[in-house]
Amino acid sequence: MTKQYRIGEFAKLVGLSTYTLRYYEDQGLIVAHRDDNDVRYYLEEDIRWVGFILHLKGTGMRLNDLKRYVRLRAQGDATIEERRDMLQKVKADAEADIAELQMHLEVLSHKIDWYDGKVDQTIADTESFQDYLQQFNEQGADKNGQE
Amino acid sequence: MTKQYRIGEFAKLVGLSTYTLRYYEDQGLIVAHRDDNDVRYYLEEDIRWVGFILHLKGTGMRLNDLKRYVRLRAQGDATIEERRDMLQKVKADAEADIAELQMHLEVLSHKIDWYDGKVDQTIADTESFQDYLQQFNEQGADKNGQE
DNA sequence: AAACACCTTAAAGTGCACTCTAAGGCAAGG
DNA sequence: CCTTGCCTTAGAGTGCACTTTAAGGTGTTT
Repeated sequence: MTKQYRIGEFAKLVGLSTYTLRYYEDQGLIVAHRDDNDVRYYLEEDIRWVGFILHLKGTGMRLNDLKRYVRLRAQGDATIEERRDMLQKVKADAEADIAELQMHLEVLSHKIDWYDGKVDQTIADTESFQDYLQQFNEQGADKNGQE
Repeated sequence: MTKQYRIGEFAKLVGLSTYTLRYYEDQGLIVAHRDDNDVRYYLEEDIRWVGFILHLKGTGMRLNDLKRYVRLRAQGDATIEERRDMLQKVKADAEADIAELQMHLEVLSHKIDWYDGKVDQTIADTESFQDYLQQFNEQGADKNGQE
C-alpha cells in the first residue's frame, strides 16, 4: 500500500496551494480520494497526474482546454486522436511563442550590447541601434483590426 | 518633413488600439506630439520607439518596469548602466522562461509520440509514458511555501 | 447637416487564474 | 480542552493589462 498524502502535504509536494488543489478539483482536473471522514488524500499516481497537468499548463495550455482534455480522457480510448490533436496544437503554439520570444530577445540583446558599448565608451554611434531596430518594423499591424 | 500619423492610423501601424496608445501615454511610456487643435500625431521615430517598447514587452517586461526604464532614459546618460542592468535581468528571465517552456514541451512531445503510437496500434505499453514522466517529478515543491 | 475622427476625465468592465475570507463544523494529538 | 488540519459553500478580492462606456466637447469632410 503506497503512502497517502493529505492535502497539506500533497500541496507542498506538487508546489501548489491547498486552495488551488481544491479549485482544480472543482474544475474537474483532479479527483481526490476520501477517507472515512471525507478527508482528501492523494497517492503517488496523483503526484504524477498533477505533474503532468503542470507540464501542460507550463506549455501555456489554458484551464478550459485542460478541462476539455480531462473530459476526453475520461471518455476512454475513443478520444485519443482528439487528445493528441489538442496537444499538437498546444505544442505548435508554444513553439511559436518561443520563436517570438527569441526574436524579441535578439533585439534586447542588441540593445544590451549597445549599452555595453556606451558604458565602455567604445561606441559613440547613437544611430546604429535605431537602424538595427528598423528591420523589425514590419510586424504587428497585421493581427489587430480595431475601430 | 516626415509624415505625421494621427492616432487611428498610427494604431494600425504599430498594432495597438487607440485605447492602448492613450493608456501608454498616460503611463508615461509614450509622448505624443500635438497639432494646433491638440490632436495627437506621431512621427516615424515614434514608430520605432513603440516598436522597441513592444520588443521589451514581448520579452516579458512588465509595465511598471517599462515605466521605470522610460523614466531612467529621460534622465540621460547617467542612467545607462542601470538601464542596461534592467535589460540584462529581463533577458535572463526570458531565457529562463524559454528553458522552462522547452522542458515542459519535451514532456508534451513525448506524450504526443505516445499518442501517435497508440493511434498506430504499434505500441501497447500503457506504462511507458508514466515511467518517463517520473523523472520530472522533483520540481515545484521548492519555490512555493504556503500555509 | 450629418458623419467621422479626434479630444477630455473618471470610472467601470473584462479575462484569467487563482487566492482568500467568512462562518459554520468534525476529528485526532499533546 | 485547545490547537491543528481538515471539511463545506458562497462570495469577495487580487493582479495585470488593457478595454470600454459615459458624456461632454472640437474640427474636418461629404
